[in-house]
Amino acid sequence: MITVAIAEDHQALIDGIQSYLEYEDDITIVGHANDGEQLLELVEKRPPNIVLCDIRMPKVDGIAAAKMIQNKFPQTKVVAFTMFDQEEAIRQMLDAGAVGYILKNSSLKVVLEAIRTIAEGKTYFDKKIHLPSAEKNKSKSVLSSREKEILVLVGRGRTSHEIADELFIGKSTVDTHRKNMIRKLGLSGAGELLRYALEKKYDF
Amino acid sequence: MITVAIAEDHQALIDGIQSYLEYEDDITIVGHANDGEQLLELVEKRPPNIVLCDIRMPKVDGIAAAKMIQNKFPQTKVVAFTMFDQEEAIRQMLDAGAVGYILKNSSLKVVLEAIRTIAEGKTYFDKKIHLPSAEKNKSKSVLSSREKEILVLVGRGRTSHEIADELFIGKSTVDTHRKNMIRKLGLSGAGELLRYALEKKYDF
DNA sequence: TATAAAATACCCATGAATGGGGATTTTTGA
DNA sequence: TCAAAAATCCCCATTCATGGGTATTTTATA
Repeated sequence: MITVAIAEDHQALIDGIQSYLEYEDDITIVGHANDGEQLLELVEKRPPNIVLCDIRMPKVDGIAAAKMIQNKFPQTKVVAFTMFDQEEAIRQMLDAGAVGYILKNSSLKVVLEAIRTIAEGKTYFDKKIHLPSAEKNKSKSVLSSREKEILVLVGRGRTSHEIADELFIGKSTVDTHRKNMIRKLGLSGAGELLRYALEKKYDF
Repeated sequence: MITVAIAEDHQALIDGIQSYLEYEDDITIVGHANDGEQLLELVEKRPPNIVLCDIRMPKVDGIAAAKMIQNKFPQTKVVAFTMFDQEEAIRQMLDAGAVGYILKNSSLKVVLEAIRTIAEGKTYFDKKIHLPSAEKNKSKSVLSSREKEILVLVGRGRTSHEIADELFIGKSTVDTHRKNMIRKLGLSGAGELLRYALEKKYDF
């Protein structure tokens, strides 16, 4: 018997999956969560064999949740179940410990197949995704972690002065980070960094 | 027999709904579409009693599709089935001719109930939504159509000068529109109009 | 027809971001 | 250990948006 938990903020989709898997003799849905926090509580209380996990969820996102599950419950396998097909999204979920990746625009037949494959100890990747190559798996983002940190604050509309105050650094340091990001990202012109920050959020 | 079509870009959700409704004797899913264009073709070929229709879809969005269906096939009832719970989204779908509105974070039981209620000639609204009041139904957006036009261009990163050239008006006219929008929207500070333009896209 | 809103346009000043350049210190990884 | 990257910080200049104000003409609607 394969026990499965589902983390997905759309209850309609959870109901649909449950309905679809209802008569599968080897699979039981043991719980579902509408946000990342609930998921962690659910897994803590009763670790399932497999977690089907969205990425964009309230409270704790799928990437963070997968990391925590991997750390505390290595026997529980996380499968990403998401609309995001970008390599970076895939990479981040894999880095977080996911052993599978399925797109929501695939049929539920794919979900069923994934569950069974992963229960055998294998990995499962939706044929529609482009798996990041192994070498690239080692590469880092073009932006440094400090830059990313500042980019988030830029996206929130903070001025350089406000960011400087918040991070206990000089305003000119913030401006330099901005300049470096603009150069690395090949942007140019007023507001383009802000636009990038906003459009790339969850765009991986 | 109630015939139902589903327009939803996530195939997994379509499969789930089909599975859920599979054994309902009075309901038949007669087709599904992964984008607004497909939906219109499907309805043209075989007008169902009810269309379950997402808002954010590729090619033709749910609002536009609902309008077209209402015009050509007034017997076919459109039900919004979406994550958007904002009044403006609801208003636009209602204006487009929808007779129902269901949130994806509700259970599929709600979908079933809605289908049956609407098939009887009534309307159905998810208890979780806040229905726009009738008076407000007449009111317009706080921004004028010209302002909205300029806001779209702001969101694309155009400078006031570029917008002026594009619309054959003076740069100072564009700046005045910017100023008026900022005032009307109660914004303040650098980049806030751009942030608004980007964050409000599909935020209704 | 009269009024209000919308569209058009301008002046001026300031703040913030961007874009050119420079530099030193600290951290990381081969 | 050493070299490169990252983090820190600065100077200067320009552009662009915002924010204060003004005004006239056109359009829409009661």
